[in-house]
Amino acid sequence: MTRSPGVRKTTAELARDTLLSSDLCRGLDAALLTQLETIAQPQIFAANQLILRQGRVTDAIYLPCSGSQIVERSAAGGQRQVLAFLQRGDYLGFSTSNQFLYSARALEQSIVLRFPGRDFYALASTAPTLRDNVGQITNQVLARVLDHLFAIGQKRAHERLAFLLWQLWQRQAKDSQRATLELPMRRGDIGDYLGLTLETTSRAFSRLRKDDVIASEGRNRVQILDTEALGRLAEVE
Amino acid sequence: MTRSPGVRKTTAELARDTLLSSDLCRGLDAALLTQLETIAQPQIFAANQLILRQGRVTDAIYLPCSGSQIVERSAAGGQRQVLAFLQRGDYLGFSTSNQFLYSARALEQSIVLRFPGRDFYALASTAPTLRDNVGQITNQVLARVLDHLFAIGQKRAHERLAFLLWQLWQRQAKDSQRATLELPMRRGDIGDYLGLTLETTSRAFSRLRKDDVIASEGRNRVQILDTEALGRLAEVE
DNA sequence: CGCATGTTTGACTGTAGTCAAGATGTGTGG
DNA sequence: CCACACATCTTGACTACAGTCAAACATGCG
Repeated sequence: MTRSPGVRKTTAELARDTLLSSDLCRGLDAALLTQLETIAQPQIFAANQLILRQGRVTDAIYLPCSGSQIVERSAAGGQRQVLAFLQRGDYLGFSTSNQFLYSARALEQSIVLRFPGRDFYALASTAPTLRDNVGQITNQVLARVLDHLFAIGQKRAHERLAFLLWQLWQRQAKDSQRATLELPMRRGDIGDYLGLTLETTSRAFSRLRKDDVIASEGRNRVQILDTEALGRLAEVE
Repeated sequence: MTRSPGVRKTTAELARDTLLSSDLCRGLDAALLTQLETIAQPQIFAANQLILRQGRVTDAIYLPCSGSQIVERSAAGGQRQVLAFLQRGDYLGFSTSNQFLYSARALEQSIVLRFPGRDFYALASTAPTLRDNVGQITNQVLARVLDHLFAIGQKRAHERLAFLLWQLWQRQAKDSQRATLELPMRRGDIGDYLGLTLETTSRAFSRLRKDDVIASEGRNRVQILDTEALGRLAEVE
């Protein structure tokens, strides 16, 4: 969210930068990049606004450019499994099913690039490199879901939370040397991501605080004090 | 497992039949099918034998043709998450990571078709349809893992078991009108698939028996008595 | 400031895990 | 073919972790 002071990118600029540095565009030639930019539709979603709805026909894929988003699956019984927390550079909507298998919602105001499915796949059918990149991305998603499955199936409450914080840290702050994480989601969202109730999630936060693994700065920010301990709890290889 | 009496297929015949009727070969022309058959290596694994090992470099993909297999991920702490139970027509090994993210083992004696990665991807690079099929399969795998994640994250013990039995029934017996399932895996394997201990898994079986949802015939066979109840517990949409 | 929303904590309950014994299959050799 | 030994599964008793219900505590907003 914070940006260098004085420099304010336009939506179009931000979207363009995100697209060009994304895995989707790795190795693509200039002509193809231009075509991709042509079919891309920058969209702004307000906090809590639905980006795509579970069960609807798959009509597009999305590339988040700013803000943060949540991907979730709901069942008739009212249960909800949060499948992912997304941010700039993640992907959304790739599927060969003709219905979306999940919903996606903006957690904060977000800029998202939308690629109409028809246009995108038409383009991909002429460009093997683009198609390869889609395959790569799908495999990355699969790898992440397998990690997630392992965490939920085998770990205890505070270890599951450590797993999530580790994931977010890898993504958000690792390169920037900072050990402070933004958590735009609520405790209930985290609980539904980890297969826990919001109360148990809160207790897991308290436990990590007590053990000096993290420190809280307000509700939506945590500082990682002991990276090694966090990694041990998360049991990342 | 049971086959028409008197007719005994050779390994090569069985492998060929499985390959030709697989999603992998959907829409491929005759020349390509021949090439695929040329690079395919039929292999026989004894019960409990390792097919591929977690952490090894990805050198091949596999197509199970008979028997049943288990896919699992192990962590340093000794925990194990079973990721899938495979059988004829499933897939194994697709990945863009250069290491296998899991191990696979034969549960019973199994015939498996092996496609060396180098040969397979060389072939795929010249055949868009084959490449499309790989993408489709990866997406199917992803969809299954998302179901699995939901079950482990949100369901109670006996509901998780119902989910697995439902999955196996869909795959094994639905079309053949029979409601009898073979369970070649042990209770501990099922537990590690569902994120439960083997004792809790056993109690979940007992509960489904008590509620007349299933009946057991020996240790490795169950009969589904109440399909509707099973589906309700599994909460499949 | 006061209310609404979200989080933390407490007390209690319930579900699943642990440890241990007994039952049930399964395979082998006498 | 039976008896025995071993694997695996089931059940019981107890424990521990997470869920539920409820109250108190923050935080942010009009």
